[in-house]
Order: sequence, then C-alpha cells, then structure tokens
Amino acid sequence: MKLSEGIESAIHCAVMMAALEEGAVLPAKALAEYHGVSESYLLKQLQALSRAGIIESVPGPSGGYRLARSPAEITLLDFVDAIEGTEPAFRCQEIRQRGPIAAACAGRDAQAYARPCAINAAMLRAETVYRQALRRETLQLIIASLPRNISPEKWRLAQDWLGANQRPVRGASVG
Amino acid sequence: MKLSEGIESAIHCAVMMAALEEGAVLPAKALAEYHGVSESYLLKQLQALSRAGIIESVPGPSGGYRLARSPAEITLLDFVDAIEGTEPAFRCQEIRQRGPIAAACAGRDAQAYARPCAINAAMLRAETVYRQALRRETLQLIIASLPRNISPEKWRLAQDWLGANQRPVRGASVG
DNA sequence: GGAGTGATACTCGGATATCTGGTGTCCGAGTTTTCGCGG
DNA sequence: CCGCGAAAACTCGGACACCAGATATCCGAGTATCACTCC
Repeated sequence: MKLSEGIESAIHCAVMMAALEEGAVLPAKALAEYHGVSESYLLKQLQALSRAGIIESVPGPSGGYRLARSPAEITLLDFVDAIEGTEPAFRCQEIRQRGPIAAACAGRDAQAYARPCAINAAMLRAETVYRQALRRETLQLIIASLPRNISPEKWRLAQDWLGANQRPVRGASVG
Repeated sequence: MKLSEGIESAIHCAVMMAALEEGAVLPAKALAEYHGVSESYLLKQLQALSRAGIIESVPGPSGGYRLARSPAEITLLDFVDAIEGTEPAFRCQEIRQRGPIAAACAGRDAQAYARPCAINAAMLRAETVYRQALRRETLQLIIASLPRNISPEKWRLAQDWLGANQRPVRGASVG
C-alpha cells in the first residue's frame, strides 16, 4: 500500500497557492522550480487536481493555477481521491465465489452470495474511517500550523518569492 | 493507493485455519485448490504471514499451516503489515527542503527543518487512525459474522471439506 | 514379529521471470501578449 | 498618437517511453512417511 509520490508535491503546491492574493495565479514552472521537482511531472499532478475541481487553470501567457475554493473547503481526501482515484485500496476479487465448493453452492442456491463478503466489509469499514480522518485534515489547518513549524526566515523568503512570481488577475490594476 | 491482491487470499486462508481442530494443520495446496487460486502465489502470501508470526508452518509430509495464536489476537492490521510492509503509505520525500529557497534557509539556520513537515504529520495522523481501525477488526469478529453472511449449505460443505483435508497434529491419536 | 535403515514423497522456503501501473518526458492546442503597420 | 491585426511566445493539456514493484512461477532444502531388510 503506497501512495503516489506526486501527492506530496501536489499538496505543497496547493499550500503555496493558498497564499496567493485574490484571483492571482501561479504557473507550474515557478512551482516546480521552487520545490525543486520536475515541471513535466508536476504538471501531471496539477492537471489531476484541476480535473477534480480542487484548483483552476488559466491558459496562455500570464496564466497558471489557483485554488478553486477556500482552503477550509479543501481536504487531504480531495488530494488522495484526485491523484489516487476513488476506488477502494482493498479490491475484493470475490475469491469466496471461486473454487469447487463455492461453485457448488452458487449452483444450488442463487442467493448464496447475496450478502457482502465479511472480509471485504471489514476492510472497507477501516477504509471509511481513514477517509473520514483525511476529510478532517483541511488545507486551512495545515496552513494554520505553518507558523509554528517553519522558521520566520523561510516564511519571509517564501513571501518574497511569492510576490515576485505570482501573476495578478488579468486586467486588474496593480492598485 | 492499492493493496496487494494477495491480501484477500491470505485472510480467507486464515479464516479457514481458524476452523481447524487444535494443533491440526492445512497444506497450502489444499487452501489454493479450495479458493481457486494459484498455489505458487498463495505460498508467497502464506510465507509472509509465517514470517510475521501470524501463522506457523509445519514442514514435511502431513505438514501445512496453522494459526500461531487465537483469532481474537489476530487483526486485519497484522495481515496488512505482513504483506504490505509496515512503512507508511505516505512517504514524505522532504521536498520542503528542496529548491533554492529551502536550501538558503537550511544554510542560514541549522534548525530550520527540525520540526516535522506539517503535511507529512497530517497524512500520518490519518494513517494512524486507519491502522487503529484495522486493529479493531479481528479475525474473531469476521468469523463471528460468517453464520449471518453465508448460506448453511456452504457452511456444511466447507466443514466437510475441512474434515477431509486437515492434518491432525502429528502423533496424536484419532480418538 | 519388531526394530532399524534407507529411499521416497511431500511439504515449505527462497530465488527467478514476466507484466501491469506509476514515473518521467515530450509535443500539440489554445490564449495572451507584443510588435509592427496603417490611419 | 491611437487603433488594428498578425505573429510570436508562453501556458496548460493529453499522448508517449521507461522502470520499479507486484504478480506468477520454478527449483531446491528439509522432514515425516513408507517399504524393506535384518535380527
């Protein structure tokens, strides 16, 4: 059971996007450079987030990505679902219906396997708990914890970098 | 995020072993035939369970496998750990320390990354909840739910098959 | 008839091929910007 | 000087190789069984 490595990059990028000014966007190239990862591969993850409706893309020059909704409404489950897919980790192959004994039962009683597989049900219960836990971890909570976890030095440098790389909403005056 | 398909077979086999008489064993060949799966591949899973101390193996003719402890003390987490490994599904690559900005901070402040990554911490919190949920799902609970989920017909056929295929503990008298 | 002994057959165990899905990369579609031209 | 238009440049989007890990398999190590021989 492993999650795609791209998830880490995707969440980091989303955290960065949360710090953008209203309507501003950030190109994938800048995000890749900041995090020291491959731009080509990062695009793959960002596109998945875009398809899932977590972020929005703006094409063309001065384009980029931005969050599609507020950080409080984006959970880690959204990222996992977007990148890993929504299918359960435990894929029941119904092997309980395989083999000679199982086949004999199916032949005699059409309702023999109407009830769900107990093993599958148990695994899915645990997964549901996992998903609920992921749903409680919002982007906002992660951002709120950052001041306690990163140095003021990095905070300032990141802010400066963001100011230099964000693209204001098109047509908007600088103010 | 996907779990190995072998997990399903492994748990089904363990359920079957739980129905064995005290000390009796069941060979992998019989288990594979019953469940309609490849014996060679099933052996791989059973060996993993054996290494993890969930089941015991008895070599030689009239050998086989049996549970190493009571079904109440075997949880689904044990199976997942044995087959998937105990490493977290989310593997933090510490990309927060990569890139030019992060490197600059590391150079100025040796303690810059002493605190854990907030994203990693959040993902691990959810995983801990998942593992706790898996730990609550014992083999005993699954077995207890079987009478409600499978037909009496299959129950009887399975019992018959088990009686025909189990190997009593060596040297023990039949009576 | 009983015990000892060797061969045998059956079991698990680890090492070895194969193949799907994740990883990494590339080129194309679309849009904005920008430069040049004309009025 | 201003408006228009075409070319260019930059962005995201989807399609294409590559590789690690899971899947599937095989052969070897070890042991109880069984048959045979000898006492």
